[in-house]
Amino acid sequence: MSTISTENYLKKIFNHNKAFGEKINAVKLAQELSVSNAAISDMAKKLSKHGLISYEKYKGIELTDKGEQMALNVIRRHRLWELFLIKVLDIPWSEVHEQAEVLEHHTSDKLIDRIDEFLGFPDFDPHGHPIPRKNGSLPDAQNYVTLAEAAEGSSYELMQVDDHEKKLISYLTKVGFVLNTRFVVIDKLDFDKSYTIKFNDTVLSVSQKISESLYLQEIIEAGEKND
Amino acid sequence: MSTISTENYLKKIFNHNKAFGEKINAVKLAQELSVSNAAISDMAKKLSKHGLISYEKYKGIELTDKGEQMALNVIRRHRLWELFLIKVLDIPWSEVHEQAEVLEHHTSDKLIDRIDEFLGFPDFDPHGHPIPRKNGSLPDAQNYVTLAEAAEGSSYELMQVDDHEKKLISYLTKVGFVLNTRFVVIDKLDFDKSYTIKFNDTVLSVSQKISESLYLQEIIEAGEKND
DNA sequence: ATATTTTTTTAAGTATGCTTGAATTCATAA
DNA sequence: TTATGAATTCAAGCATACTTAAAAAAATAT
Ligand SMILES: [Mn+2]
Ligand SMILES: [Mn+2]
Ligand SMILES: [Mn+2]
Ligand SMILES: [Mn+2]
Repeated sequence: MSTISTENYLKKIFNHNKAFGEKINAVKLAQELSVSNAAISDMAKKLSKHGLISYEKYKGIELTDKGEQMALNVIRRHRLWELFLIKVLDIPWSEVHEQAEVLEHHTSDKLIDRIDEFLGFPDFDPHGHPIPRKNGSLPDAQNYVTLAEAAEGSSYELMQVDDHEKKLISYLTKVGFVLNTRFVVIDKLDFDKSYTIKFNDTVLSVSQKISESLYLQEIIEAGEKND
Repeated sequence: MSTISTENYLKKIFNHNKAFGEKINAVKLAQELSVSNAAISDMAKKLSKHGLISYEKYKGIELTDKGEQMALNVIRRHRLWELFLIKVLDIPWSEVHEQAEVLEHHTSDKLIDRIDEFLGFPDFDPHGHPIPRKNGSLPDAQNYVTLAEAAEGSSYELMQVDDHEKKLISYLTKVGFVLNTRFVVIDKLDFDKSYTIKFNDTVLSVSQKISESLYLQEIIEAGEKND
């Protein structure tokens, strides 16, 4: 009971729960996976039978412990591949996600552990997401804020970007706004809720839409009070 | 029309033709792929329809140019992965084949070309097999002899080993008889057709069965006549 | 030439994972 | 409380890739 499809279902269920703190609705899951509601109905039955999810209809779908372990394993393979592809093979930042989306389903434990070791047991992937460890634990990710919530005049570091936004990541690469870049919020335009930020010698205008996909950590200068 | 199954069919058809210089018989193909004759019948129809093979019944199956290009591509991916896994990730010699058997079907052109470049556009895989180039051409492999055909007293270099013989390769690794090892044939025992060979400081007895899986190139010492 | 054996194909069935459209079940708003 | 709409499931069908058993076709042996 570990096929490409089931692995993708488990991953989506897990990620939704992680992002929103609640079980995912069957209709939502169908939309997210681009399949029909009937397909969800079918698959939910299979996953339940195998003890991977618990599903109360009209309530939502949740992973069991067993299902969560499987999901974490897929995510581990995904994120380790992403990091390996960009670090070792120099695959562009914007492309690693879609390559990993395939490889995550075709990698033995032995191979992924070698990749993990080769990379020095990293904690974060190229988009700033935590990489589940072999034992299933997750490095803690801070509570980031999005640029849309940032304060004028403050300094931030870019900590995380949505990995599935290929076009956005191409753009960020092009303008040099990569992960771990430190910048200052120069201006927040009320008119269109866009931001003007400055990093290195670049001044960049960031639309509201983009600002919602950039996850930041505020940089507290030495000597400044935090609170 | 490029699924895991079809890729495996094409590969087998190609390899048989390469090894024996003749089209493969449908029954033989069934045995090689561990499927029923009925499955071959089905698949042969599909592959023919897509112009990948030409099949005259009771005569045998042959790749078309298009089919051969596809086969070469799969083999390219397979052999590049093998080399990458052993060189970069230090996966044991005896295990790279089975890992590559999976990855060969899940690797984009972009990724395999990066791997090729990373390895410096190599000509041979870890078992001494030629790696098809991006353009479909094959580096020439010499006409090797097997140890079973070797002459007492002569010197040879181990040039190629059957990649699917996992146990054999484990054994060769254990005793240190790896690819490109140079050795002398000390003795050939008529009794069981076994060989005694010497390389570095090791004297090894090689059974007849093993001797047939080791492909060699004779080493002509400087000053010796060839013929 | 005929019989036997081998090769090949057909037919029906299984499993996964989808689809669409029609039923059904449930939640909720009037 | 009942009507409406949303969520869910059922039924039938499709595609891939297999299986076994039986039938058919061709090759080979006598
Ligand atoms: Mn990703
Ligand atoms: Mn996936
Ligand atoms: Mn191989
Ligand atoms: Mn394969």
